[in-house]
Amino acid sequence: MKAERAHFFNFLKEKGLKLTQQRETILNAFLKTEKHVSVEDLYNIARRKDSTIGQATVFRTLKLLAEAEIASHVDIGDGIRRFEHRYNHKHHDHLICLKCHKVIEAVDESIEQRQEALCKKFSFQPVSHRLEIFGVCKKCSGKVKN
Amino acid sequence: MKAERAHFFNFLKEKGLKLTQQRETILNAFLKTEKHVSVEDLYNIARRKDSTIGQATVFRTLKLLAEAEIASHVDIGDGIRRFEHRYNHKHHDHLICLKCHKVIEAVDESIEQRQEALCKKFSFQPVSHRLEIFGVCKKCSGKVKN
DNA sequence: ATTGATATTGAAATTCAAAATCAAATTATA
DNA sequence: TATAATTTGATTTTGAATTTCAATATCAAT
Ligand SMILES: [Mn+2]
Ligand SMILES: [Mn+2]
Ligand SMILES: [Zn+2]
Ligand SMILES: [Zn+2]
Repeated sequence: MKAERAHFFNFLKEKGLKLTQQRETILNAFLKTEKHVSVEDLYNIARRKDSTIGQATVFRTLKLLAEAEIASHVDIGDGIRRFEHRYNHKHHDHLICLKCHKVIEAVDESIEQRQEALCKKFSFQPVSHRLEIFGVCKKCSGKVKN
Repeated sequence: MKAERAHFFNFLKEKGLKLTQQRETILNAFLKTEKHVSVEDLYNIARRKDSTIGQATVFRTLKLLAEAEIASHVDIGDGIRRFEHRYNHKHHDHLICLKCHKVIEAVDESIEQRQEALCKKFSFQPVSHRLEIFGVCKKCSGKVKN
């Protein structure tokens, strides 16, 4: 969490941008949570530290964090853009429960390797990818009803 | 294309819905294209057959086609919902060119199998999944500039 | 073929997250 | 501190997705 902060402060300086109280508050709030947060989620969290903070600033700061490669987008399939930690976090796929909306993070190296091979087959240069598996989690499938 | 039509007509009857000229026009337009079409795309295509057709009807019919499992959603990553053929079409993943927006359809059986294994590891019952790889296609990577 | 209950239609309005606007406030550097 | 540049938050705007509703079409039963 220290490294991310230093990285962001440096990113701002290099871009000729300013380090503001709001940006620091929002960064801290983001780093403190391990969830996949929407702009609104993070807005509500950050507001607890500084009630005068605006949604627009959270929106813009999250965008900056993505540019700085501290955050990245996640699409859980509900049409709302969410963000997760990226700095020093490995790539992973998501298993998303359709009932309780829990998100399991997982990686399978051989899936990753096979994707590389698949791209090669089409002379396609991969830049990024996303794999989301929708289904029912252990807890929810154990329930009798619903 | 004949089977899909029969299937849709049957779907409508079973649901107590009506077969209208608009629905037939829109279904035909959808079946005729092999592209990943947005509501607006299909609206523009269908309008050539019947200029009085409305966007809302295209939207609603596409929704019905998805329910009838004739169409399914595709997310190319540009925030616009698209649809593709589903009836008698196997599952596949997408390689999406960031430069020319070409979409390559591909499947790797061992990726699919590994996904199953990954789910098992978490006692997760998969219902559906999507894998999108973003990158640069052969044609675009061959170009000197841009 | 006519009826009539019910579903459907298209134009327009609404929703809602994402993005843009802008005057006032804050920051960085000298 | 003075200055120029950036940032802020309230507000507005955008645009795709979805809903509304009065007029129209469908279809099973006459
Ligand atoms: Mn994640
Ligand atoms: Mn496809
Ligand atoms: Zn669950
Ligand atoms: Zn290309």
